[in-house]
Amino acid sequence: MRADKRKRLEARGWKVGTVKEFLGLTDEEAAYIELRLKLADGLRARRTAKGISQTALAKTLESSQSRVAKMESGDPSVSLDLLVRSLLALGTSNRELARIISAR
Amino acid sequence: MRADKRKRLEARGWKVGTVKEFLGLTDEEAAYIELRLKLADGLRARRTAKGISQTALAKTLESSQSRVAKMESGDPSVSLDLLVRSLLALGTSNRELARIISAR
DNA sequence: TGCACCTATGTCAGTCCTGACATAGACTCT
DNA sequence: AGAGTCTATGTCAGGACTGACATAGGTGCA
Repeated sequence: MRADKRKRLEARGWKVGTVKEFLGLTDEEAAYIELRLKLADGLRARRTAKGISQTALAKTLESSQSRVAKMESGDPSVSLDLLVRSLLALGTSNRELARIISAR
Repeated sequence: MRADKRKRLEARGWKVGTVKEFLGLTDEEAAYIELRLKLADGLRARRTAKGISQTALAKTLESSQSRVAKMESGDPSVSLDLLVRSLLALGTSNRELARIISAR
């Protein structure tokens, strides 16, 4: 298990704002990780709200179920690029995207 | 010159909202490209506002001047990941990031 | 129980992105 | 003119990400 994955797992479950001090992260790193987690959570929320499975979403994304699962779990092996493109593919507007990002 | 680069160049100069019909883009593709351009413009705006050169920014990013130039020009060879991380490195808050994304 | 569906996690070859480097044009001084 | 600074653009080896696949655990239902 890689270090950044451990960080991710540890980061989950901690309130936003306390992650940074607990782990040895710079401000940007912390902000970046928190951003990823927000997008990951937003993706799952949108998918389940639409009532479709990871497999179905993967099909429209021309990706695979396993990658969707990794996306939603905040796995460090998925890029912000893919997260955002997935959200857009689910019909997320810029305004909604902004809301996800600036959420507490 | 590659196709997506041509698209980018053509996209620049066109008002948001008219890009899609002109080129043969799906809704998500158009939204994705527009998002990239917003971030690229936001990055340049923030850097110049701080009065630092591309070279100086590259140093804090542990990247290179050429990559910063590509970032700001919206070159398709740079990822959304790098764009966002650069903005964060410039001290952009989530709220400001959201504003950049949802800007018209 | 057996079956179907959903999700999580690991692995891997191929593709994409990265920093570094080279080079060129524009601008400002002296 | 020449030197220094800033930016744009092309190239490339190496590292990061990708889709695909395998596999396992969970849940619901006949």
